Amino acid sequence: MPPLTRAKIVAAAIDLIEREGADAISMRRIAADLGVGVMSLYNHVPNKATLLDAVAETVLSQISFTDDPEAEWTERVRIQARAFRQIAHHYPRSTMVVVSRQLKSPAGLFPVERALATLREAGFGGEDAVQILRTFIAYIIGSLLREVGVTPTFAPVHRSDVHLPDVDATLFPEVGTLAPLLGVCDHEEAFEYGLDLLIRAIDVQLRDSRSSKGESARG
Amino acid sequence: MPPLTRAKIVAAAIDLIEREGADAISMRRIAADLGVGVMSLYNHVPNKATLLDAVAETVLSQISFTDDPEAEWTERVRIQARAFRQIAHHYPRSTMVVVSRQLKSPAGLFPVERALATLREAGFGGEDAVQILRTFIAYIIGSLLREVGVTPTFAPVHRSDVHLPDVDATLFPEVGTLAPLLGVCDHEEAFEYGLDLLIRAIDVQLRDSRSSKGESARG
DNA sequence: CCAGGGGGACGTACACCGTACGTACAAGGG
DNA sequence: CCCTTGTACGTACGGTGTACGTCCCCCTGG
Repeated sequence: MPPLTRAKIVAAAIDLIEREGADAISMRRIAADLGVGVMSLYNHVPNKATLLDAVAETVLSQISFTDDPEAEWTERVRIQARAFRQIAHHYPRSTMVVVSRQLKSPAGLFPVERALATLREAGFGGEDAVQILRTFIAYIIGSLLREVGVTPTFAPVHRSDVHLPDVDATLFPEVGTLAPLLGVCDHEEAFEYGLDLLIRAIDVQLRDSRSSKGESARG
Repeated sequence: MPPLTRAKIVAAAIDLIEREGADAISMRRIAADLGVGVMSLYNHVPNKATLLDAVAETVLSQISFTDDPEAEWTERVRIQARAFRQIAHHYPRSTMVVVSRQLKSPAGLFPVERALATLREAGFGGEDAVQILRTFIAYIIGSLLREVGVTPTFAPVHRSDVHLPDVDATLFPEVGTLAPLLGVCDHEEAFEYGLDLLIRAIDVQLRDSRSSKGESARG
């Protein structure tokens, strides 16, 4: 019999989540999928919670960051942000477990280091860099949840053509008018829209801070 | 014996969630808190899932939107966004269940209608209004999750002074340098930072679109 | 006033969950 | 050789959601 491994268990867990959803996951199911006794899992994993932590870490560590030091800094943060969105594509059902548990392993620190470095190199102060990073993280997480379909988008993510039209047009005139737009959502387009908004915002903020510095230096 | 009510059950559920966390919730606990048999609950609620839906709807419907039609539109969207952040304050533990299930009741449509109306009045086109709304929702949801402490903030939300300092300063120079900033997080400040960023961004976008329209009209 | 019926409260029962505990067996060191 | 160590495993306990059957109270028709 091939030996059981923590990695195999985590892989089976991810596989199960992607096949049947995060709710369907249980130690018994994982063991059954591996053709193994339930309690054998506990020789490699202390409990279910840390197994899910491992799932989150594994998924997160598989996102690929390609950084081009030659590129404009705005483009670099854009690329880094997009990298996170990959999660929702490669592991849609697992995204929720990634998001729903704060992990403490250094796996999550690499992206942070990279993002902060990019922002500092662009010229942002430490405080701004941290706040901007938090803003982007919040936006990305929220977008991930929308894409996975778990978030109250207020515009149902799927097959909404049945639900939207039946709203009272006198109570909700805007919703009624914009129903065709609310009913469909190209996640890529939506993500890029907000991402571009944020990037342009910090771009002008950087220019403003530079020019005000220049003024005070001149004054 | 006072009659059991759906509203009482929902209230007890919210109370339990806030006292002991979303994981601790179970039909048996709720029944016990109400001094009632477990199965009595099912006379008023079809199952646990729809009970949690009702919890989400109740919490969401309690956020108070105060809209001042006299105010600048930028201030109005700011206030509407802040209203959502109230959830994390009034019902911190329940926020996760609100976020984690997309609700279909009209309770969630009122804020959407209000937001879209504000944006349309400001001068945005329908498509932009919808995309902007989605961007703000994503940001707000992400911020909510950070505030509740469930999100991988990459900067642990609580008592991080133990964890942050022990990162390898040569591997993570930026994280090491900015550790004091990453270690603490004033959620209000962080939320306002990103919110201001987004609002300024859509403000300049609106001006740009207006001036380009003016140009094309002139040209 | 009484009979009947309907609805709510309840207890039991089942399938499933996470996991603590005790056992059996294979591999390596004295 | 024995003995230790580590892994696989079965059993068992307390928990979960909920389907089902029973009981009782109250409300209505006669």
